[in-house]
Amino acid sequence: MTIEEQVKLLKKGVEEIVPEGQLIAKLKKSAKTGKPLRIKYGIDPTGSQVHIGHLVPIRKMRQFQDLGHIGVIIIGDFTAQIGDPTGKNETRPTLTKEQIMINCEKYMDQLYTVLDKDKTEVRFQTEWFGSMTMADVIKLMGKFTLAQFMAHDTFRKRYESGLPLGMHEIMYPILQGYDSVAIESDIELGATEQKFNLLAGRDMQRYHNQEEQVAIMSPILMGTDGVNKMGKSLNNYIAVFDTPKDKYGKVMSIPDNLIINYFTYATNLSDEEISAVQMRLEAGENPKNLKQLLARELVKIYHGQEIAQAEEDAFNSVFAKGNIPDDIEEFSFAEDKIWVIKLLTDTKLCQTNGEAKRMLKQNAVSIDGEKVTDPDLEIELISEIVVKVGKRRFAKIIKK
RNA sequence: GGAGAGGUUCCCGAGCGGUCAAAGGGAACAGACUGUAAAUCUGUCGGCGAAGCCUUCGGAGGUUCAAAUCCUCCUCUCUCCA
Repeated sequence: MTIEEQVKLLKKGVEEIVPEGQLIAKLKKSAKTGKPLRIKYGIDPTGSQVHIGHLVPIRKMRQFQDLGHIGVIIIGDFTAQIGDPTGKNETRPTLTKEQIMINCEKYMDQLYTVLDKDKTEVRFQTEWFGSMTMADVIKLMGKFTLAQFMAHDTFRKRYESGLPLGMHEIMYPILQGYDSVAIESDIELGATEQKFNLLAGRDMQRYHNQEEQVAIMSPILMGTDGVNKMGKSLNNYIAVFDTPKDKYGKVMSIPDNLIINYFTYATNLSDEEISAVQMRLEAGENPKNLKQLLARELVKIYHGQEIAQAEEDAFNSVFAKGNIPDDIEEFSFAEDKIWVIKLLTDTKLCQTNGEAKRMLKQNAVSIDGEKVTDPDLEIELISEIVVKVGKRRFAKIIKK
């Protein structure tokens, strides 16, 4: 692949490259010397669930790996104790080291669904921060001024609106910046909201007489609600470890205006294929069709073509035709009769008796296709019945 | 160190002795309409099999027949002054 082709590929789905010229120079240099570039991406092992929003830059890293470069994953075991203030309007609770280690292992398992393990280096911040002295830390802090931090929206807004802003939080960019020095990063990947942190890396490298890294920023993937960025706290994410069924279903529930966005950042479709989708949308085709295509593509990446197709068939069967899914959870009971409310809570279809009653009252419960509304009803358990709550909660009850 | 303002149910935010399981909004859930989309309309939104009861308003005590509301101490946050 020529350098021009490489640049075109690497620019795809990227929001901003700072500075772009330097990326080209680095690629050229690497091609000439045969020395692979070191591509940095830092993770914050505060949770163990990786969602497809995290994977936008990770997928970019994979492209670099396919071009022969090295991906370096930094486990932010120090920064995790701070909690990334970026984009947050509140402080985060700190984590114990034990918790971080557990999270980290699970995390990497998920990243390897995308990354090339042989070209991935995993590094812990402890390696370089663990042995630093206070004098070293003060020296690092001295490289920045408070004004620089206050120029940063995140800090300024927090400060101006009277929210607590911990002193340790301003260490976050400093630490992340120094990571780049420690691993001699050529390129750092991250979401656009990371800009400040990524640029801090360039500053740090310059202070340490190192060639500055190039910052490649990916857009922030919207959550399935279409309003907020994808994140765990809002429960609007599609996780790597979600079942294919959940992935398919979650894609189908995104707002229409997100379709192109997801195609661009979460699938492997080429620009040409995406334009084709765009044209079909503009031509007035039912967006549902394109969304199904999207759902299929996305599931395919993680589970393969066959499963993707199977999920689509199941989806159509259940939601378009109103059939009962064939893989619903089964429960067996020994009793001859059971009170509806108890049935609903025992099967976890409802969390509490109150919720069960509410569902009955709201016409949301059906047994073998018949609506049930009477909260005093006793169900006779003869053979096998299927209970449905709302549109998507099912359980099969078997007489023991 | 001094002065002031605060911590309310998932979130924001009213309440300032009983009529408070606690207004309003958001989120969420359910129903109608659909394409498991959006928008809209309707309803629900602490727990317990009902009447009734139990737990909740930063924490611990106290006053009172009665406390989210009053008092004491503690704790956390914000603002202003050193």
